[in-house]
Amino acid sequence: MTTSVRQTRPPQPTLEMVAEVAGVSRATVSRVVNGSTRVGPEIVAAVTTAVEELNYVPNRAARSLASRQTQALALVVPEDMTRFFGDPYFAAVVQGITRRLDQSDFTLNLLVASSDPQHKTLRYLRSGNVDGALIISHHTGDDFVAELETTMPVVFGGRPANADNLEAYFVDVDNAAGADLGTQRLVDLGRRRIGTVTGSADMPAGIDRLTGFLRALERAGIPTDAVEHGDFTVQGGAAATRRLLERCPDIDGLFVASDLMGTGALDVLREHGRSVPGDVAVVGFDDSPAATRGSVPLTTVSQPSEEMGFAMADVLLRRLADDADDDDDDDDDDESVPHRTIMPTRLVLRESA
Amino acid sequence: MTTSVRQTRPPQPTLEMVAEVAGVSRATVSRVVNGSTRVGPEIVAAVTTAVEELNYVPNRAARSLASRQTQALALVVPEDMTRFFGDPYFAAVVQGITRRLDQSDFTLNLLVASSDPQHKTLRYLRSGNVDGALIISHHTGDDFVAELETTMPVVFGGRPANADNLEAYFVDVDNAAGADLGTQRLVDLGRRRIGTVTGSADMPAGIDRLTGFLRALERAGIPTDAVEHGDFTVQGGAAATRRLLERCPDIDGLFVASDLMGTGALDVLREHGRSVPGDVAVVGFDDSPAATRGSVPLTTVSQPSEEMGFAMADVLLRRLADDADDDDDDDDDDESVPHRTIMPTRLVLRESA
DNA sequence: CTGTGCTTTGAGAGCGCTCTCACGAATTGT
DNA sequence: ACAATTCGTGAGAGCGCTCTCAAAGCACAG
Repeated sequence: MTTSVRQTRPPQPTLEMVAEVAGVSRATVSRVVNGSTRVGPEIVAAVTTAVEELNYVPNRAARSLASRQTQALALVVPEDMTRFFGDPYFAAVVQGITRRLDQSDFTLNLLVASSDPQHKTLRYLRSGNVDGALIISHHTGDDFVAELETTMPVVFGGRPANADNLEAYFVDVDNAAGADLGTQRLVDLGRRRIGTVTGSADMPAGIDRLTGFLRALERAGIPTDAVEHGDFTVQGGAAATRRLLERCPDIDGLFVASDLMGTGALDVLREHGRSVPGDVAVVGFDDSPAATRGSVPLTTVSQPSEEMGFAMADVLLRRLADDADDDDDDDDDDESVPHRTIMPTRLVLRESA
Repeated sequence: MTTSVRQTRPPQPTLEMVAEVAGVSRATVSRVVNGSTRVGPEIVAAVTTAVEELNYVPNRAARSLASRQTQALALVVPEDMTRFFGDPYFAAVVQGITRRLDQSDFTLNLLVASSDPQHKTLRYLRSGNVDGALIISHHTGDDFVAELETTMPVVFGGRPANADNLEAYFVDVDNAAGADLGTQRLVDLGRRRIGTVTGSADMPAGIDRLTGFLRALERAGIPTDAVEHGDFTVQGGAAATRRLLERCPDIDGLFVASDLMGTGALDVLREHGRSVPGDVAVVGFDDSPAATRGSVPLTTVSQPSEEMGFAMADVLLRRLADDADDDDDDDDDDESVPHRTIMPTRLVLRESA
């Protein structure tokens, strides 16, 4: 019985100790632990027994120092904590990433880089804590990204804002096709006076969705003047809808670039005495929980957030694997990992259109 | 202009390189980088210049190997991803932890240990990735905790399930007192047929809140049979409320062990045509954003989730600091870090009761 | 019996850092 | 004045692991 207040924790077993117990060399234990095939079966057995007996777990720091890799990835989210936790989109993406990572032995480090001075995040990443980074919800102002890219492989979720960056790897949803799809639904419904509330004009997702909307209308030979800009918030969506209704009181179809804005639009429509989908059919985008929270369940363009997360992790892992192979033969071998991965969208029919 | 497909990343500068540029020894650079005061001012300047010139960032793995500590903590959440992201409680706790950590130079590793074989998580922790662990939402079945505690300092958020563990450090809210407070509100309102939807029976928070509820009812001389078990989810709360209504259609007061379940209860109550607080007064627990999201703003027992996170990190950091000091003088110095930290609750009056 | 080629194993050199120790210089006491 | 102490600095030994390289073992051909 120890009366000492603070019991010293037993030191973790080391490779050396395992080697001694198994009666082999350190190198051999390392081979067994790392699953090398070129080791005699009875030696494998002896080592395995020793490992279990000592309850040995390799030390990450040592391994990482020697092998110059960490088996860890970072997910960087330049967003504040509240926003991050509040948005189901992030939950889905993280879920997808971990699903992919569970198949490997990489681990994930979540970096919600909110208010905190981003230099701290950058420092963390640069100190060799991870082999690569995943970046989502990246805003135009986030310049630390450029520096990060010189340090390690990076994969974006969503097309990066600076268009000049053709070297960037990213996974995105086909926003234009999705918007086209959603708009086409309105056309198919026989609507002929169709407007849109766009997303932020300075974000790729906002721009691309407008592009898709215009494409669908032009194809149908419908005038494309009923466009009002929103900003991906409920309030912004409501205001844009109000302006639209004033300018084009006769609209009978409305494509809103996000479900969140869609709920704002729904409120304004009802406030103006328009029935949905009777007077005005409405299509949203995202298929977020917000879609079903409003007065009328929104028909919406669904994007595969979970799959996006999975794909992001997959692309990064493949880049990492490629880098590892290309030790000697660095000639023009065929590019195996695509720079851009575009995910499909699909229409989810509910009541609003 | 390089046509090579894959540009090799420049190697990170090392201490050695900085030493050479500054014209001093490796040891001295280390001293400057780690802020030792016992270095001549002009040497500090020379080193600082060299560090900036080379854009040097210390390598974590090497530092951690040599110093035998990582400057990182883990937050272990034995819960699935959906649950974790869905509950604002976790967001608040994480926020509190990071607020404390921002004052130190520790970093946080989030381990949402859901479905994933917990051995992977345990392995990760045991491979020396972190100096200590924070555990929240810990269920009775989670036995890996015992093993973890032999490896590193652990601090719990919420009283740990196994009561025999008197050595455990934890931060908890006074759940029983809070539940008592909330239930008393219903009594004060003149309600005489009061029921409850409990939390998970395998979690101390669930148990303690039930205890407080029962205590308040017994004190008021009210029967304590209207108890239904929930599981801290919206669906579970709704189901429990439905059962309760069926069994005791005459209840006029309801204490729900979490706001999330409270919103579920509110829905069911409305669906059964009961007005709140008219027919049934409802009191929740947590004071989470969910409290104001339902049809009726919930009167609720507020617990300082963010403060709890802060306190947890604080306790762990202090334990770590203590361990570091106790190299030589290990005599019976007074216990500076308390094993248990109990935070107060308070009642927040809104419309539901 | 020697030579060739293959496979299995061990020895040992780092990976980038911290930390102890020793040494010379500067400071103080007597 | 010289011994004693302090202070700033560098040398060097690891931390626990990986990985290259060479040695040892073995098979088979000549």
